[in-house]
Amino acid sequence: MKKIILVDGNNLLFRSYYATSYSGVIMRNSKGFPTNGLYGFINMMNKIIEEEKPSYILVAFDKGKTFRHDKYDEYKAGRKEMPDDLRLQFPKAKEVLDAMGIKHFEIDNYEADDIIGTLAKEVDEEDEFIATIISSDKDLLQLISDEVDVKLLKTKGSIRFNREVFKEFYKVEPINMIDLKALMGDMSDHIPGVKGIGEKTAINLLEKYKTLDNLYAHVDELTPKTKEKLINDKESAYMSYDLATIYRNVDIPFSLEDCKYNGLNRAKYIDILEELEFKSLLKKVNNIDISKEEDNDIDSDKNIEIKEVDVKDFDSSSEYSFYIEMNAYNYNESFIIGVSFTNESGTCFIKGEDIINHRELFENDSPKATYDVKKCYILLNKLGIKLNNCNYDAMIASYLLDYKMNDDITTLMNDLKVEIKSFEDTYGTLKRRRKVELDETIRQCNLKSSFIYNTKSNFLLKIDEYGETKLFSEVEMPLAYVLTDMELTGIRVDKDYLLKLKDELEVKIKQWEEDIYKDAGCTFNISSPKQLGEVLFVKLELPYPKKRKKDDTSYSTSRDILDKVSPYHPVVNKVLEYRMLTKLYANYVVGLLDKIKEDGKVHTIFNQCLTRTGRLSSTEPNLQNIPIRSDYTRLIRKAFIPEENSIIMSSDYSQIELRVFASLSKATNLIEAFKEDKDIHAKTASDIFKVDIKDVTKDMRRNAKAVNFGILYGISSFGLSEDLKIDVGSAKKFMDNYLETYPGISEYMDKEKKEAYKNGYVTTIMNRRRVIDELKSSNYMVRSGGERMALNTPIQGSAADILKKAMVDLHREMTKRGLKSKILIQVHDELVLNVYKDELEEVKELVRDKMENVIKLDVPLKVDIETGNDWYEAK
DNA sequence: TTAAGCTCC
DNA sequence: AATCTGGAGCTTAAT
Repeated sequence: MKKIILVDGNNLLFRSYYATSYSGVIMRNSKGFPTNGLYGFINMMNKIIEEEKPSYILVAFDKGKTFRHDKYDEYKAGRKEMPDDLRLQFPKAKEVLDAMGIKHFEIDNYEADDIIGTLAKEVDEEDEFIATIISSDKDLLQLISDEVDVKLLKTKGSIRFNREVFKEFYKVEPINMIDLKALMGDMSDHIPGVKGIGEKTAINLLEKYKTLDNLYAHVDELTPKTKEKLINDKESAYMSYDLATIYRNVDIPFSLEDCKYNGLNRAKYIDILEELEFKSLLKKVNNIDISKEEDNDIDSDKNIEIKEVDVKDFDSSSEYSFYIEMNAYNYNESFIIGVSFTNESGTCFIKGEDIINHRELFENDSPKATYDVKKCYILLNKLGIKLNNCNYDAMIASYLLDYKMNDDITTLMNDLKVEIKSFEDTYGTLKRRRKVELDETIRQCNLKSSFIYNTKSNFLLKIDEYGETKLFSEVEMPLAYVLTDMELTGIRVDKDYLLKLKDELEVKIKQWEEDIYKDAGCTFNISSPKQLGEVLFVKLELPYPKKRKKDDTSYSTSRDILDKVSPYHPVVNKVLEYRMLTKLYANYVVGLLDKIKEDGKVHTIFNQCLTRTGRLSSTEPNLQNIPIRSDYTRLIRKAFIPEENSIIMSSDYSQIELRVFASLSKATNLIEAFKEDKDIHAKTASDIFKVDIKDVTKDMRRNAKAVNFGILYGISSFGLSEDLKIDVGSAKKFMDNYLETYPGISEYMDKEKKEAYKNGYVTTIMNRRRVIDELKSSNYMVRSGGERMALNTPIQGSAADILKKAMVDLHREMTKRGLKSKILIQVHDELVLNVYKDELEEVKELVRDKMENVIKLDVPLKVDIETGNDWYEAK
């Protein structure tokens, strides 16, 4: 049996072009010729050759502007014109294929689909060949048969579809892909389909009725809604059917046999790579030349050699890495699948159930390295094991190096060119776990552990080079333990109080609901922005206060829009009230109740390595967005209560970002203002409006406050005018006035931006680094967004550094003194603690001392400390 | 799964 | 010509 690979060339080049030009920047060679699409294209072709080892291969391209479906030309014309930068790369792609010895073909008036379809048909009809089609276009799945399968390219990896796989996905025969598309449409291909029918519905319908014709023949059996949709769009459905059907009778002037793959012409290939200046690809060609033989069989994990040893032969007296493979991170529902350990003595693996017999490997004094140390602390803690002297976390390290990473180590490994399947690809999703052979688990776990061990010294070197060694060793690493303690401690929640609030809210919501229906004169789903928009702006004819984009049929019903139209109808404010109550109900009452564990507490998860600025984030539940601003919603804070004999203490930095900004910008007037320790917004108002601080009106203070915040975020005069509801001219005057009053700020901002452009990144006071690729964009919007990040990140990030360090200092001292009181929550500039009454004065003083003296700035740091019998009172 | 909307600093 | 404030998480509707 001969196998032929049929590649959708247009699709491949398109994908690689758009995959690498999202930021608006296009890779070019030194002559300015665009090369970004070609780079991915060539890599992809090489990969195909390597993986499929084809003896026959053909790449098909589109040709000509006329399409076979003349009567639907206007639809096809709706497709965007190809950018010049992309079009230019097509001829080169064909040259590359010639050099690689790969046949390619195009013919007037047909698309690549049609050519592939025709050849696939040929394969079906003769006996010698089988075929694999390669594309990311699902449309081609209709060509699947017993002799033809499709390798569907995804953003990450690919799926190989044969008849069985297809049926599993779509419940119908491959040929019915056409019927499917006729119903669900395809936005990317300008196939309209039937409005209101998506993939799910389409599959359901076809599972029963198989074809479009048969479906319409039985349209009366359907639910009225579906029936209506189908009848309304019948014409569109049949047109879509035609559009989705691949033409399979192109005149092709060669045979399958003519597509023989002959291997590349090295000289020609190298010539082109040199012209395009693809250095890494050139290197590969040359390397293959030298080390082809021995390199072949350790392909997938070529960067890492693993020497497997038995656990009893593992030398635990010197430093080592370990990696724990576990199923999940929920407080209750997690378990360990297995652990690998690595150092010079080799790599060993132990199964989850054997861990307790090897607890020594976690508890001894040897320095240890892992990935996501907080997770390890918590999981091991559940087994009664105390992880000791783990002073290196590759997750934190890669976070500080601003690598592409997340909580799954495989993201980082893949990014550093180690091939490994993601956790989900191997073990499935939380809902749908997949059985994995122990051998596979061991292999992957070993690889991960080895990766941590092998990269450690390089990561640390780089961290040092970035000046982040202190941040790493003295802030982030110890902080991971502080966060562990906080998560394990949890915070008590008054369940009865929440249940009472729940009942109360249910009644109130019902009342508002009825009231709103009465006002509106109809019932509808108030929570549906779409329906609400219809009611307000169509039925009640309220004036829509915003310009509407062309062919935009929807109305925004966001807060600011509703505020603007509230004078026109009493129902508007009721809707806002309703929203507030349902939000409180769903998100903070029911949502919180769901998260209370058997111990009567919620145990949030703090993500230490997520935000681009260095802040923490909090999930399950998010305790960093508990309401406070409105009098009613903040009552939710009464549900957060202390332990016995304790009180809740809240300590928050006063104006930390503005203080950091004053210090970073060295704006002397602003620094003075803070040194005088006055109400900073009032002081600012007095400075810009040149009146005595006693004579500052509420309005002046509000304006000054808005400017102060605007400065931190990089707001424009347009944004400020929106915020203050004044015209752009006055807003600009405010800003100018501000910048004049505080000399140094303008210069600081200019300098900061210039540095960011020069370096490609910005840093905080502790040298935390954020790379800002947006600055390289040719798109004005994206670029100015980058500038705002460049201005804001040092401020937000430095403030984050400061509180993180304070947490470490405070926690260390509390532990040292053996205090029972605990830090519970961090909210960016605030710490919430459970403080035992007999420790109140001591803790209060300690908190103030550690927070205010954590670092020396040009302005003093100041905290406000409040206490109470719940979180509401402590504010 | 995504978009809209709302919560926080 | 269009846009216009940095950083997060969660729920609902709708597909």
